[in-house]
Amino acid sequence: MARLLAETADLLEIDGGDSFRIRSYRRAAESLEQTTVDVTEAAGDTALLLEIPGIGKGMAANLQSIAATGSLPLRDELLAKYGSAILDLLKLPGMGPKTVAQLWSAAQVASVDQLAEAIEDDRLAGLPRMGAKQIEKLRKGIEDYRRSSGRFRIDDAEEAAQRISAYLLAFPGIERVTPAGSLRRGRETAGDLDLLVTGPACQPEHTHAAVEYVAAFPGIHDIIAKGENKVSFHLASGMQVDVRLLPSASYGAALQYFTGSKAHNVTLRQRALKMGYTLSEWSLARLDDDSVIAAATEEQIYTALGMDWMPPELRENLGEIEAAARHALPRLIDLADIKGDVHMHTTATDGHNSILEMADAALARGYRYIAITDHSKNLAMTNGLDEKRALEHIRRIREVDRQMEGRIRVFTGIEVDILADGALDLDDDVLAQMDVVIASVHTRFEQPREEMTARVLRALENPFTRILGHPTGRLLLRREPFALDLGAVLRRAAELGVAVEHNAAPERLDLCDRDLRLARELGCRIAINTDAHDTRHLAKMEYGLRQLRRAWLGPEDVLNTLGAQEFLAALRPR
DNA sequence: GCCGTTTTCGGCCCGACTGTTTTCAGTCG
Repeated sequence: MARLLAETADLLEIDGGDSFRIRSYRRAAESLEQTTVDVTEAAGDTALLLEIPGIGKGMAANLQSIAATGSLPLRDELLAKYGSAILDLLKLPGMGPKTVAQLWSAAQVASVDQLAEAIEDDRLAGLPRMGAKQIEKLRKGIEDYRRSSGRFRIDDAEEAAQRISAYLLAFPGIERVTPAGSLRRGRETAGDLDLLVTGPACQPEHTHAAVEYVAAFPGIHDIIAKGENKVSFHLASGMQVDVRLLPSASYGAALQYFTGSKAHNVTLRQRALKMGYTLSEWSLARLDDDSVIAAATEEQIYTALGMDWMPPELRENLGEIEAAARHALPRLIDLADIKGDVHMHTTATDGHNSILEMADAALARGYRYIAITDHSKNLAMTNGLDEKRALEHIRRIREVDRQMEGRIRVFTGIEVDILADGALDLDDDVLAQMDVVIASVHTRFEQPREEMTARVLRALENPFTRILGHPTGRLLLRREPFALDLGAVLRRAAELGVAVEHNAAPERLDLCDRDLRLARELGCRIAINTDAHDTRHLAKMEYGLRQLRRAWLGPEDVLNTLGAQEFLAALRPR
């Protein structure tokens, strides 16, 4: 539904429609992507739809039309006129709706392929605003589009940020490099990299040398733009990097601005206007006489707007601005709250370290307990444990637990497989001896949504199931999650007191932001684990914690913030 | 097409960079 509305906005823009109407279609699409309301269910209830921000009477009718027929008349009408391939043109860099409209009417171009042909046949020359440079830019844009790479995992973006920062900091007069954008907000992926650079070399009118230095970074594949205080380029990986040079006096305003999100900033600027101010990346200033109110730190800016400073993870315009104005921001979870990691593997199955090595590594991280949860027999490819080996493994884990002499507790555990009918793949009398039982679906095969939901719901009813492992299956299927009614699963898990796992590692992030917000709304307890297969993997906890903060989760929402005894008590079979 | 500490009508965020425009439109974030 969100995609249909967003496409309608694009088509309306090409068609030269009213810009505010276009904006409302776009806002509705973004709102739908973020809402935890089950929109297909709500389609029968207009009042429920109207509760979603940006959805009014007209948009509610549009949604009902989509729910009933699968299509939107306005979009169908525009597609009939322009063809669906015209939307791809908008993805080319430098290509916006005005240019698309011009190419369509003047050169009969309605797709990327047709644009490539038109360039080859030299049919674009002579069109208004279509000089040699513009045409060359389009040609390169088509090449990039055809090898386009989309979004990047947050740990890859972080690695690139560190590499570029090290280079930039070597320049005299560059004092500080701060990643902003979605990297700072802790999103699971980043579309591009925003680096904020400050120091004496970034004073207005004197940025030339620093700009040239940035543009000489050896890893640059091609430069997109280079100006007074901004350099944009691609890395060989396709990742776009935007480097902005700003004076220290504007550091706070710039950091706030470039951290975003866009929706957060728009709402913040509207608030500033109502208070008689205007907010930009340079400063918060009075509208009447341009005098600067705040600029050097984010705290000063938020304070001047009558708000508390807030962690970047919250800045998505999902109520954080109102909460900050009421001085009622939530206390968010952080690494110091986590007392144990309770999902990890050892050499007994597909891990690379021993029980003792895992325990030592966890102790070094300051944890008070861990659980060793190797695979069960159904996962033969991982050398999964059958009943006999599982019992032997328990003895070895208890031995290491004794050996640690209370410096860290090592709990016994197992990651059992949820079979197709919802049963667990180990005998109850073995499960009864485990401290921690994580039940996970490991199928690689498609299963209809109703069957998958029933399968997981049945596993939840098993009294030995205490944690539901990778509940959406993103880990196993790598790309698309299971089709299942996550709302029904989380609701039942909350009722039964079964915790739902969030895999912390960037390559495994299991529940997306919206899933986590839904879990919080339903009162479902989360267990955050790294699912470590070696000792180094334990360090990935911080990535997943940022996801939890994005969903406004505090220590009380998370199972493994409990002390060892309370944790064990919470894990006992029902 | 949405929305309301200014409002049910009249608003709707802000600035940098590019290319070709002799004064600015289009695109982007």
